[in-house]
Amino acid sequence: MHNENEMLNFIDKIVAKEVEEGKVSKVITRFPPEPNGFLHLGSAYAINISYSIAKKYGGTFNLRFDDTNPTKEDISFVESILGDMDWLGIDYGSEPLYGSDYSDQIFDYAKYLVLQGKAFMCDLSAEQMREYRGTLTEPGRNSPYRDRTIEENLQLFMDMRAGKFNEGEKVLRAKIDMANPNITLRDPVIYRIIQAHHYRTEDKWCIYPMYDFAHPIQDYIEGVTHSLCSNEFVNNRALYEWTLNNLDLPNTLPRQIEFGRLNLTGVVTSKRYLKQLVDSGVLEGWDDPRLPTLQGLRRRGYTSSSIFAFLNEIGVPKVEATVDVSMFEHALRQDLKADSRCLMAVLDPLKVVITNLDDTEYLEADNNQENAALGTRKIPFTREILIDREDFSENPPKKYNRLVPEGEVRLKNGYFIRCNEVIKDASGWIVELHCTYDPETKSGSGFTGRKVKGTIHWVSASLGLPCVVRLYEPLFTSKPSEDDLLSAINPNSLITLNDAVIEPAFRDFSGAGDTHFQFLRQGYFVCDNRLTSTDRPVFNRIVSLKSSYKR
RNA sequence: UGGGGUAUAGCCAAGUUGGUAAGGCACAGGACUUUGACUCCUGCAUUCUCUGGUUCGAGUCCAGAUACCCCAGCCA
Repeated sequence: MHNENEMLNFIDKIVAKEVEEGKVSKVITRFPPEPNGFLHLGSAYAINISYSIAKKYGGTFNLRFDDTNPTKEDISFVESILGDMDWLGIDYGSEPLYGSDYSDQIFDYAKYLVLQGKAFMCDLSAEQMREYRGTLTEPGRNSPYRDRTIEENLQLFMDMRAGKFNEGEKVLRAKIDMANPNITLRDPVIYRIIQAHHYRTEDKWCIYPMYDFAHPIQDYIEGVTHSLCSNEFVNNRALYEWTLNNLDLPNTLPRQIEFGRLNLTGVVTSKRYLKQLVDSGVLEGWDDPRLPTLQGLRRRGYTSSSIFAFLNEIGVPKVEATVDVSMFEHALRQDLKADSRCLMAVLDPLKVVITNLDDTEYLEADNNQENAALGTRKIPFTREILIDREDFSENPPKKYNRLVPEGEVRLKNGYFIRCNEVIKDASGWIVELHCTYDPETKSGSGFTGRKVKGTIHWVSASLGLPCVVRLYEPLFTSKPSEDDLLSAINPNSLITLNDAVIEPAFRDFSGAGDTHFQFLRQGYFVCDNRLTSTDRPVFNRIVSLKSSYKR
């Protein structure tokens, strides 16, 4: 592992230099989600970039809801986002901030622009404006309303603010340059009329600032020094700076720096796609464990610490990067292995009768071989036990280290057992195995008499707890496109095993608050807090264990 | 010849004022093993999108070319 000082990402380098040169004294960054959707992995990525910079330089990090469009935003999203921030463990000061709280100031700045002759009221319809805007290769044309007097513009703007016009009838535009090759600068709209109830300002306003105008002002008001956002805003930077530079602001201006988007192989994070998926009903909602929403990841059992470990490992790209999910899975295993208790659970049970055992014996087992602090537990060894069907084979392939007819394996934490008889039903289906155990070979006894090819996990048939285990695979079998999003869905993205059984010690750990476990030889699992009932736990597989076994 | 951004292994990603390609993931071998896990070894770019040039020496400098991404919402 590298240490942070060696792995300065490009943004860190810029900030380090500015701090060193004394250009900024206190670093302030921010995360400005629009409360119109749920946070997802990409959000965590953006949060981490700004948050870690602020933390590293002893600065502060603001959470600011960018709520300048009442038609899309809702209080339920701010609540959900607040919950996610909490889960991530992000310190954003005592209170979240709201862009809408600066409405008066933003309005005043717009008025200032009008007074300076740098903004004008335009009557062009949206469609006309598009025509006047030009194209990527052709310059635009000036609006016929561009030369209104300052007085007229001011009057009209006040009238607009007073609600004298209908939606779409008029807008306030910055007067910049219709021929600028950067379309963002072609007299952009900075205020428009929206007759809608705002969840915070309620009905105080009927006009709302556009992102490009509001954002730099919001940053400035908060004293943000580094406004970090994704690459899609590079073109907007020119307008961000134009706005700041034309407002005659006394204090240090914030600087916008863009970073590349994060993609994960097989994972879709765009809001539109996620909505389409959830609306289709093929998932269980926004917190479906297959979704990269923070709620989904949490339910899936992903820990926030593993998310940050992963995020810090991939760095900050300048261009869009597609990281292999295996890197994320690696971070997950690393994070989970040290403090998860390791239990035994059988997913696809095959009954085994230990013919020479009559009395139940309680065996002792480490909860985590590498972390003695996690203690030990007792495991009941009974006459009838359950093993996983795939741990027995009548026609074993080469290098099969499990149970075979007349073969011997060790029961983890128990004894060697030998398979003497395979019982089948009329159709040839294996119903149960008859085995004998060797008392000499007890776990921890130091028995060295003979070797066994492998060790398998097992659970008492009579004392094990029935449970449901949900296995997950990538949501998509192929890279989904916009129109065949649903057809690309992996039919095996969720496999539910209803006959699984887990050792009884689970109850004690669960009762003590444990949620994440390793199921020996199988992977890491989390107790699903939505589906688990008092009489039957439901587990989600977080991630499987690595395996060098090749079938 | 719209403008802008970016190019280092299968995937991320370091690479100081030019000095002879870090690290991680994945993968492949091997050691260890009462989890086919973990851990530990070993291997994995004669080459940095390409082509020229400058230089004793270029991933780093210069010139040209190519590829990919972003922008034409009164969304953010």
